Amino acid sequence: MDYKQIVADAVSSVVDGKVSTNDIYAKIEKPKTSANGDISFPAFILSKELHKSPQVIAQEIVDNINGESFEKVVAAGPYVNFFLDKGKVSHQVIETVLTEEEHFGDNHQGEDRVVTIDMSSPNIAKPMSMGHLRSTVIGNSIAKILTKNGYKPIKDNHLGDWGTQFGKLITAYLKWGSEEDVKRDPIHYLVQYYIRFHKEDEIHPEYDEEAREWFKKLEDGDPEAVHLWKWFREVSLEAFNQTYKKLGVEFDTYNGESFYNEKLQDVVDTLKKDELLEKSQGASVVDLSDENLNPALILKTDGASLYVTRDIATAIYRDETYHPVMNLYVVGSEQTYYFKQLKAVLKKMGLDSAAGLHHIPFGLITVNGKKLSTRHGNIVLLNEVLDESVKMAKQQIVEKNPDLKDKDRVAEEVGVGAIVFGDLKNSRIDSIDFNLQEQLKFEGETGPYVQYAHARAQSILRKAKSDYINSDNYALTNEDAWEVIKLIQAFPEIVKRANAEFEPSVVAKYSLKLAKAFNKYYAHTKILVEDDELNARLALVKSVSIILKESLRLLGVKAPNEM
RNA sequence: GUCGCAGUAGCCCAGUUGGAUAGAGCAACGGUCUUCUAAACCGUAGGUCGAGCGUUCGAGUCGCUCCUGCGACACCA
Repeated sequence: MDYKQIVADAVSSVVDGKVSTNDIYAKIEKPKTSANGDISFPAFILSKELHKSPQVIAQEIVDNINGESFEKVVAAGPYVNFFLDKGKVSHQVIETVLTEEEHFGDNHQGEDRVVTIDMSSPNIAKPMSMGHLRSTVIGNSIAKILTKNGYKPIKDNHLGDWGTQFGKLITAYLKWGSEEDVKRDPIHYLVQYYIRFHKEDEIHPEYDEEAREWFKKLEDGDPEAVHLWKWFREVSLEAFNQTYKKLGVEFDTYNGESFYNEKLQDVVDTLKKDELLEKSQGASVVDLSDENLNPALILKTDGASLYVTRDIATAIYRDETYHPVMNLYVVGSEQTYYFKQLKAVLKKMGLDSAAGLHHIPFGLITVNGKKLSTRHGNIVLLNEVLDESVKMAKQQIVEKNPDLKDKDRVAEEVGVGAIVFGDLKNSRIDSIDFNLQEQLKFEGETGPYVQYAHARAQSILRKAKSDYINSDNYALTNEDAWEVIKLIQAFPEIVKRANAEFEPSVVAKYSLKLAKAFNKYYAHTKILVEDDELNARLALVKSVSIILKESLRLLGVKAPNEM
């Protein structure tokens, strides 16, 4: 039921067609405070057309309106404020949610079209840091939001499993490595070797030469090089998968850079054939001056390929394999310019994916204002943060709910939920100066706050004796309940907006608002009282619980029934 | 230097396509658990929305100029 449309029609009939219903509809807004009604119409825009002051017009609308759909309609200066019929609307909203359950808010805008999402993309032999968390959880949430909007997302973990760093790693391993150590704690030791390499090559520049040779061997299929590379890749993936399991994230494909390696020559050939490639300072570039961009470097002076080449191969492969309507890259904002170049090159090549390419940037994570760097050992390990948070959650559970069964599972859901929610709560583009203490807070605007509201709702439902599903009247008029109802009613719009903006924070912010409104209602109204409205109250609690759980699901956060 | 992003309460952030007195959370102070989980609720205090012009009936929101911070600017990804 579109109440804005009802208002637009009502206003339109009063102004006698001098302003179109669509124009009126577009101007209708939601007042910031409920004191000003549920929907309001600013009469300013009619002022010119009708040659009257907005105050007079507002009063005329009130005098002539057909107010049967509303509790009341009042003029407040230049505004006309509409108060909806709370009982009628609450009944209708709750009934819809209880019927559709977790599918409330689903839409078919995507028409089953495929969207590829390039996300997470950790580098082999390097630990996942908080930076990878962002790409992973943002991509994961966007995938869920896309699905709710009728799209078919394909989550592709574009692993960093190729490149000159493997020459360095092999060199370092052969110099200082130990097989047992790597088997015991692969990432930890591989990183140690990598860091040591970068320390020592400052004194021993010849190490760089060795590394180059090993990478060359790897490219040429030398058995020892390939064996080590495969091994590093395998143990790294195992370690990554443990983290992904904790986060509850799964991928459709793991086509890393090595996967596209053999397709690079085709890319270069195609570029040559299309006469897009030109020499510049010894390197091969695609000129993009007509797009007002710097040239894209395709091949280095020594003829070696670069990441653009691989990304072009990736785009071609995805076009051919999935025919996606959109091609998303969840990658840090520092690469914005690069993605403009990539898009421009794809466009010149006439590839389908050019139009649908969207870079989904997110802000940089720093520690004490400094950029993270594996090389310099300046990293915040994702696993450690998650473990710490789970530990903290466990502690709180032991304190606050000692009788809870399944403490460890719930601690996992709450602890991980806090970190994931904390990352998704703010606009993607905001940069974050990481602070562990800040991340481990479970009070106020946090994931656990929303989870807690859901758990309390569940708790009430467990204790309820009556069978509210049989109720045919969900009318509520209580003010606190009304705020909750209005938020529930807004959920489908939230789902659409989050999708249009590729912005999980829209859902996170919404879930906080709903949880807050519900907590307020819960604090002031006793639900389990035997009276005429009991069924309606329980139905509302059930609806809230459904929407909170669904909101958290869209963010990739679990909603335990008890905590 | 050029381009991009950002600047809202002590801190961290909301603020839909311009609309009514700029809102939360944290931190501070005070109150609420024999009653549906106090990870909660209620209250107090806290602001020249970076600065200045402009467009408009109306600007945190749009335009221009400037200031500050971060990022990017070909042989890393």
